[in-house]
Amino acid sequence: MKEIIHVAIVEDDEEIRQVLALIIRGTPGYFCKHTFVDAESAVKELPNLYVNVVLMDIELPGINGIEAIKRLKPQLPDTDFIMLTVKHDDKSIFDSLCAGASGYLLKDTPPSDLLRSIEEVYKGGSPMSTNIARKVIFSFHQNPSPSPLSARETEILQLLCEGMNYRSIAEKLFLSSHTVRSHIKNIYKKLHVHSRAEAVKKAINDKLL
Amino acid sequence: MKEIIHVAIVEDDEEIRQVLALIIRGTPGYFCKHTFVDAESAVKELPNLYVNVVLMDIELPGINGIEAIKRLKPQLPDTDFIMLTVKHDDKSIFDSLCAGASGYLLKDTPPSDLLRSIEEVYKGGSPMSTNIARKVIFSFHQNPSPSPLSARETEILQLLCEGMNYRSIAEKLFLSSHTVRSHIKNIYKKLHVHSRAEAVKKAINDKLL
DNA sequence: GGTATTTTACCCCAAATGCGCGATTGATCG
DNA sequence: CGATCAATCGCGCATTTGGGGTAAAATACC
Repeated sequence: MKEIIHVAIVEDDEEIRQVLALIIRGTPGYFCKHTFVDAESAVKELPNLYVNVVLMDIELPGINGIEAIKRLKPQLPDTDFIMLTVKHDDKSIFDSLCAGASGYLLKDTPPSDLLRSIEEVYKGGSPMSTNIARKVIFSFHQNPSPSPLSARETEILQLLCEGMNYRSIAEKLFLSSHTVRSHIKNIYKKLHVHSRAEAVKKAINDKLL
Repeated sequence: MKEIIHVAIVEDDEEIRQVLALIIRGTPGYFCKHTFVDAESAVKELPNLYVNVVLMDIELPGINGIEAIKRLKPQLPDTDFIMLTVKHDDKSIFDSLCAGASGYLLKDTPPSDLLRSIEEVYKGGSPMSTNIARKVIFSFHQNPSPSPLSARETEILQLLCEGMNYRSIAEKLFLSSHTVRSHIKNIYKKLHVHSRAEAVKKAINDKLL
């Protein structure tokens, strides 16, 4: 049996909103009772409604779609949000995903794909426009930025990141604490930092951990 | 005009390899000259061949597919690797992506989808099985783990992560260094850490930055 | 075989850090 | 109105850290 998917739309452009609603309402298996012209009203009302999938624009008057998801998702963990926007800059994409969006489509997505995406997200998938998917995947690729550190130094940096002090590291590696200090001094030099805090930050952000 | 996509296969199972090759060879626009039964031979020979897309199994005799990509990708930045595997655990997925894979398909992917995915990745997309996409997207969702820190403490933690010391922070925020110390002591208590290094690590890993 | 680089080790010292203990002011809350 | 908590400021002290050197082995590299 095929359940009906309840869809809501948050979109300020009158025409787009109407068209989207028409497409969804005109397709068997889909249901679109609620549409919103801004994030405020959506944030206020959605928690009281039963909706499976929300199509969310980003650029909205007042608070934007990303902020709206940030507020709604914690209250509606079982509702899936699909961004439907013209924005395809990295910040919009990753901020949306971090906020809790489960999909990201560009507004040039043809209606058939849109409907398929709604079904897909409802079934536990994560529809994305191809270019978006590539950006997401690429964010994982760690450029092999050749570490300037030697194996031993890397090892010690790891322990440094664990919050260990000279003495603990020395004991763990069966070294003199003097040696550990030497290594750490070299690490600082090579990473151009002057404290544990900076070293830890650089270690985590840049590379190996 | 439609270019021909050169595909290579790395797969130890005789039958699967043959079937994949047949599918690709039997489709106009696709070309499959090279197949490999293990990662070693692929790592050795691929750099000397012209290949657009590589279908890579993970479980292979000797070194695995993830390790193979790690070694090949730096030499072949313009070649796209698609994982084609039965493994769908988080570690396999994320390790693959980090190693440089541009797509991730499960072996139950039907031939038509596989062919489409090859074309998609060649055109700059990132094909993924729906469940895989969801896991990838979910990895971005930051649980709103309510920060136990006050606004001021958060502010100071930020500066701490920049590598600033008490005095610098104090000057920047027009505070007494004693005050800064107090805040930091509270931060440590709340985060259950005992040093800057641990605090920085927790701050970056857990949440706000 | 000679030259880096890595790894090991040590010294001195000023500054920074972590910790314990206390205190005042506001704001928030029940 | 009392209680709690955040934010501010303070002191003392033992320990850790970072920066300045130096140098001998071991290893790698050419």
